[in-house]
Amino acid sequence: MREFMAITKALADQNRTRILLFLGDGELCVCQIIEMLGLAPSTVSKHLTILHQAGLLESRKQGRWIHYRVARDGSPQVRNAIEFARAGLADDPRVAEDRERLATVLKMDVADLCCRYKTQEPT
Amino acid sequence: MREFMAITKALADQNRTRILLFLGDGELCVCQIIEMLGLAPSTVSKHLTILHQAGLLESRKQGRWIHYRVARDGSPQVRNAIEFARAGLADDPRVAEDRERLATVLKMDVADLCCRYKTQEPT
DNA sequence: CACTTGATTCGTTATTTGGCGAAGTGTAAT
DNA sequence: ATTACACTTCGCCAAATAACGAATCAAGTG
Repeated sequence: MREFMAITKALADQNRTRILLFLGDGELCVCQIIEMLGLAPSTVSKHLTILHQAGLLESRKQGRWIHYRVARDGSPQVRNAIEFARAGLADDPRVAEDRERLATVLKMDVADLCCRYKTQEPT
Repeated sequence: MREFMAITKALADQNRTRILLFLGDGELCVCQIIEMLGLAPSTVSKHLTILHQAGLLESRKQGRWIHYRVARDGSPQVRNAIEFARAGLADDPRVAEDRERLATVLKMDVADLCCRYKTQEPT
């Protein structure tokens, strides 16, 4: 029950579900996820922590960067949850939008991204 | 996305998930669900409304009683969610406890239940 | 009709949650 | 070593949420 509630609570936020979906089978560093969501770094970090603690994400530290990806060796509950989210939102317009936007973000220089989230762009 | 979020938010509460599971394939009136959860009628009513609006439950009015059951003709998302919850908690001790308790509640006279939830039992 | 009664809605309260910015951590570069 | 930087933690605030009791609604019953 503990695990199930952690998972459903993790999924019960739109931004967290978006993260899970646009990660797909790839890997993104935190600054790229920040760029995708357009939220404050601290907020995104918290979301990532919640997803990670629920077992939905795994992380990899590489120098100063931390890369997140969807958990590959998750428990049955975790795997079911991921499948449930993917199936339910496969055709969602918001998710499609994120997929497109991801292509753009991936083309950006990571260094630019990381700098950008500190110095507020003038819009 | 709307529907998905409604479902995950509905599942993101332990009491609501319990309702979904101990309903099983049967039907219970609100006073029985109140007895199962041991919460105030108004609270339970709200939980039922949330589950119903998410499409997870259907209701049937019979005289003064309202019977709830798990939605049979739900959308794909709804069906997946129900399956996800059932699979994830099939072996959960809390759920097993509820299943046992349900047997007791089903043996009670419904009229007694409905009276009881107003006049706080001395235990 | 008045009365009871099962269930919901309303109003309030306490807790949780999502968001931000500032401060802290740890790692690379200078 | 000092600085820069990627990320997290902390402290705070506003909004959402779970809980309750009181009031209300709806449907039998006397």
